[in-house]
Amino acid sequence: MTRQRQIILEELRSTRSHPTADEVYIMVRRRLPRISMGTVYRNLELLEENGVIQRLDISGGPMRFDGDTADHYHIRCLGCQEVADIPVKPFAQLEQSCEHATDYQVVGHRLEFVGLCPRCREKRTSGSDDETCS
Amino acid sequence: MTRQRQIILEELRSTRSHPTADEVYIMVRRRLPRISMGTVYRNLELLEENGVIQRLDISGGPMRFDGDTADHYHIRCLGCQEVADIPVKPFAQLEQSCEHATDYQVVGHRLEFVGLCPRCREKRTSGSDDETCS
DNA sequence: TTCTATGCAAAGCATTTGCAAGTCC
DNA sequence: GGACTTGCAAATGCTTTGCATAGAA
Repeated sequence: MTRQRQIILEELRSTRSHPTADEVYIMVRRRLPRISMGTVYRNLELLEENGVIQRLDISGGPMRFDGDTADHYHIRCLGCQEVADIPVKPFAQLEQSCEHATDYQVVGHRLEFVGLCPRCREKRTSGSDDETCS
Repeated sequence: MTRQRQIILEELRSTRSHPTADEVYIMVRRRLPRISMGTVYRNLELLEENGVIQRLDISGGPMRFDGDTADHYHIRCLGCQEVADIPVKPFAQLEQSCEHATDYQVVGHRLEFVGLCPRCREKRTSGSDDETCS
């Protein structure tokens, strides 16, 4: 456990924002100004392989990382692209429904929701239709 | 509707394999040897915008394309990475469960299954454990 | 010491874009 | 003719990798 790895982990655990590798890099650089992107990527990969963090393959953008390794769903805001947790227990029965419908052996599933966060919804209602959430 | 666009669409509709842009390029090049990747990407994007085809953001790989625009789920084989359709009607109630658990306005969801196709399952059972499905 | 990790820079892969020439109505 | 499209090549964005040096066990 090097200093770099330690700080990457601390920063990741200090936020609930599901940052991208680049955002982790920016956060960590405040404390380690000479760290490189390569080190960030290598450590994020290593931490994920060891089950310490989670890598989130959210659609329509770069990989995101989550210090919370519990299995949970996410929702992505169409306006600001922010990713939030959904406090709902994963639906195990989905995999059974799937298994009945195919000849595959189902071993997992990925469920991601898309929607509008309260702030972006407000902007859409009050502002013009094509306005994009910042 | 140019010749290129027509042939891209025909090739996409002729297969159930959910090809990547590169695979579409290879298929189309058999009939139009001078077509470029740029043209393939531009037409796939255009066809998707017009609702003629579907773009699939399957985790852990490049974008895939589907000539079937009906809303349906997919399963990805862990062994050979093949993507297959799941003949199951989308679960609309998932979005309600999600909406009750957050302050987001939910407008959609993406559900993807992961598993082993019959061929890869057979290989894993009979062969060595770390053998990769081809 | 011996193995592993780092910083830097370059490479890799999927995708997008600028542009001059070609095609379609 | 005028708008759109193509092929080509270069650029982009995200991620991985090679390598010599530096740090950890």
